[in-house]
Amino acid sequence: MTSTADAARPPGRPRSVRADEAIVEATLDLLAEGSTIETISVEAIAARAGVGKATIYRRWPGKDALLRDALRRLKGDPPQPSGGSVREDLITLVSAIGHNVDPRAAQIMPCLVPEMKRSPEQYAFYQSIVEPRRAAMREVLRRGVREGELRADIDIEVTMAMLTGPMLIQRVLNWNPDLDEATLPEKVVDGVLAGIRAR
Amino acid sequence: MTSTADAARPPGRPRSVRADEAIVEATLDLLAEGSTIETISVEAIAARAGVGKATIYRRWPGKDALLRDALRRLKGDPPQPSGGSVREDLITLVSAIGHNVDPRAAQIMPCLVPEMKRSPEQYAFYQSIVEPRRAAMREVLRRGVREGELRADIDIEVTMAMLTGPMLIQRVLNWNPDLDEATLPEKVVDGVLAGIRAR
DNA sequence: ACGATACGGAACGTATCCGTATCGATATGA
DNA sequence: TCATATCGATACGGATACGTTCCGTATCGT
Repeated sequence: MTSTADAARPPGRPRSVRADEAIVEATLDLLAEGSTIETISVEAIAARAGVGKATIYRRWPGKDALLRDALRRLKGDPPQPSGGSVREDLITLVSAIGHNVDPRAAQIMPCLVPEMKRSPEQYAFYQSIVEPRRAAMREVLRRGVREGELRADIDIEVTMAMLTGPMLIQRVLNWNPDLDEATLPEKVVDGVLAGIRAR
Repeated sequence: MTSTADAARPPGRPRSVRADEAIVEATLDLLAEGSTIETISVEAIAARAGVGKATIYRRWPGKDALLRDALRRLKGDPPQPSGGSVREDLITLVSAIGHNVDPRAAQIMPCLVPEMKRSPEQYAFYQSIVEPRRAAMREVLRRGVREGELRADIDIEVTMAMLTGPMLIQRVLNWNPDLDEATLPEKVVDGVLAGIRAR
């Protein structure tokens, strides 16, 4: 028993960690540059990574498995609200929408939209990214209600959609070319807080 | 002069109107069933339409032109607000978001999202569909301000995003599985009208 | 040093698609 | 009747991608 646990290291040359990294990075780069999940090719990935195709097929059984693993890398931690006023926390959370840690995510996420519609796994993947962020926002809203800063009769889930939707369609769909993304979070939060009805 | 205008009918067998229709319908069907713009094939379209490939190439110079024409069919007229109260009109408009005349549009539109990000033509196509609907909502909001039902200091464009965003992310992205799409329009409109701040 | 395994690179066979060409059959006008 | 152009079907060449399999080389444990 020379090794800790049963990590019997197999003989021969160990697999290059550098190749592992390069393959995944190349995949994400290509996706961010405009390839879609269906048009991206293993050959392009290999070429971009400076790696032989065989090296890829030694690690993954096929393109789908590789893409699944690569996309999993994009999942960052949900942002932590500072815990100041409810308004400040909401602005923090809303600003983070579609503004991921990995800048490539902003380009890649829209590519997953069509996929989601038909693949339950892709939808589950999407939800696994979105849910933690929803949870953070939900907590801030509940705190606001608890401390009396927000009304008690609001629908939390609908309110989250009201805060998230505008940012998401603007950042993902470029919905309205005339909107300024930089100031949108603050305007949306204040808009939702105040309402638009005359009084 | 036997013909009205200069419609000199060419000799030979006239083109089948039935084939015209079948080709476009087959294209939209395939897109709605999961094909993306890039993976759909002329051969699949021809097979589905019960048509020879040559029949397609006799009408369109290539796949792109066919897709453009087919997608243009999905563009319905923007909904006409009834002209009642601002609240009622907004609910009408918000309910119509992502709720197109052709039910296939709901499946097809998300497919265009990735395309939009890189193709200026696709983005222009998307805007040509969205802008009339935005214009209708803008008009309702301006009317509300004019008639004193809405505050005069609201940002019209941001308000439109607040009304549109929640419906769009729910209908297109299935953003939150717990939200009820049927009642969402009314809740969003009332939420935006009233605001959530305690007072 | 030696065996074992990985490496990058290249080629291969299969499959699919595009756009074009060709076929016999069919429908229209002269 | 006859020329003409379309019909659906099929085949083709060129291109691309997949997944596999071979090189010759590099790097590990023993």
